[in-house]
Order: sequence, then structure tokens, then C-alpha cells
Amino acid sequence: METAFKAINDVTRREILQFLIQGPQNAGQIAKQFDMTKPSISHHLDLLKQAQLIDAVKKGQFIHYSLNKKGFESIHQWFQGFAQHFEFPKPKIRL
Amino acid sequence: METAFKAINDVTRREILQFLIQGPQNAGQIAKQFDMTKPSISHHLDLLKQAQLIDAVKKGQFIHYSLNKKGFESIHQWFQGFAQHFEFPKPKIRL
DNA sequence: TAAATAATTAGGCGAATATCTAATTAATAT
DNA sequence: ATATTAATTAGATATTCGCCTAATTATTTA
Repeated sequence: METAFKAINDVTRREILQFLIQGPQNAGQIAKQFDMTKPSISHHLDLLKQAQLIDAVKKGQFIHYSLNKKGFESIHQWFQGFAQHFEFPKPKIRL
Repeated sequence: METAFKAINDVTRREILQFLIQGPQNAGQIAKQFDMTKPSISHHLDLLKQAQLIDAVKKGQFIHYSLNKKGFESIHQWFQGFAQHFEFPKPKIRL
């Protein structure tokens, strides 16, 4: 849980997560979205992976990254402790 | 929003929030809960206040701190963007 | 008004973080 | 086999963060 909070405490990493909402992307495709070197992005991906916010699957010379439910769950769980004290606006459409 | 993520990226600050679930507490009462000097706690309270995760009300020489819905909402909102891609377990009791 | 209490502000220091360049590993293609 | 491409690992550096002690501000009480 510690690692998840750490991971989302960075704009770039949050933007990577945001980007992955559209679906899995390899490291190069992700790096292209940002004005930052590939090694830096690689490091961010590593932290996100450690936090289980993303998954990595190697396909040949590419590595496909995608969102991982697990990390989000741990954040969600923490959040629920407070949700009971506040009432939050529900999204228009509940899937 | 940036400030909210920053604020919750620290164990002590998260524990302060947790402690405030039981109700408003003044700075001294909060500081007593932690093995840390008052100035350090004061700094943490300042960051939580900036993130609008807590409110501060001065009553005489005391300052009463309490949870503030606003900061939690901004985190919640960010989270909703991902909640639509994952299905999260709902709490047993919905208030 | 002087002493005590509650809390913050200021300044300093070591540890952690984000970024870069250079080097390395691994897979594909010529 | 060699060159190319995708990506990571390693090492260096500047900045941010969390904590401390000392000093300051503000309020209450004797």
C-alpha cells in the first residue's frame, strides 16, 4: 500500500496510468507521449509495476504494459475508510 | 489535486487522517499520538491543510483540526476515472 | 504584568526522488 | 554473424522531503 501511494505521487506516473486507460501500450509508445528520456520512463514504469498498478508482459523485444486492478484496489480500500464519513457524488452511470 | 496526492504520500499524515476519523482534535492531542516533535506534526498538519484534507479552527490558544471533505473529493474524482475500468468490491453497508 | 502553555515559524541536515547520459541486455532483421 | 531496435540497468547530480532544535507568536492564568 505504501508503494501504491508513492507511485501515484508523481504527475508523470499518473499520466502514464491515464494513458493506459485506452489500452495496453509498449514502453516506446508510452515514452513517446512524454518529454522525457526512455530510461526515466522506464524507471517510472518500474515503480508503477512494483505498486501493482500496472502489469508488464514481454512479447518479443517489446514489453506491453497495462493497468493492473490490484494496486488500485489497495488505494480504494484505504479510501473506503473515509468514504463512510463523507458522502461522495456517485458517477452518472454505474457499470 | 497535486497537493492532495503529495499529502497522502506519508505514513504519519495518513495516520493523522485516520486519527481524525474519531472526531476533531487539537494539535497537542494529535502530537501526543506520535513519537515525533510538535514542530514536525505542525508541519504535517500544514500540508494536510493545504491539501484541504483537514480544516483548522482556532479556539483560544488551541487549534482544532478536523477532516475536510474537499481534499478527499479531489482524490475520489481522480480515482473514478479508473473505477469505470475495474469493478471494486462494495462495502458491506452502504450509508 | 509576568510566567506558563499551545502552537507555529525558521534554519539546518541527511535521506529519498526524479532526471539525465552512458553502458548493457535481448530480440529481430539483413 | 552483424547491425539495428527496444528496453533496462548503472551511475551521477540537483532538488525535494522529513525530521530535529531553537526561536517566535499568541493566549491564558497567577
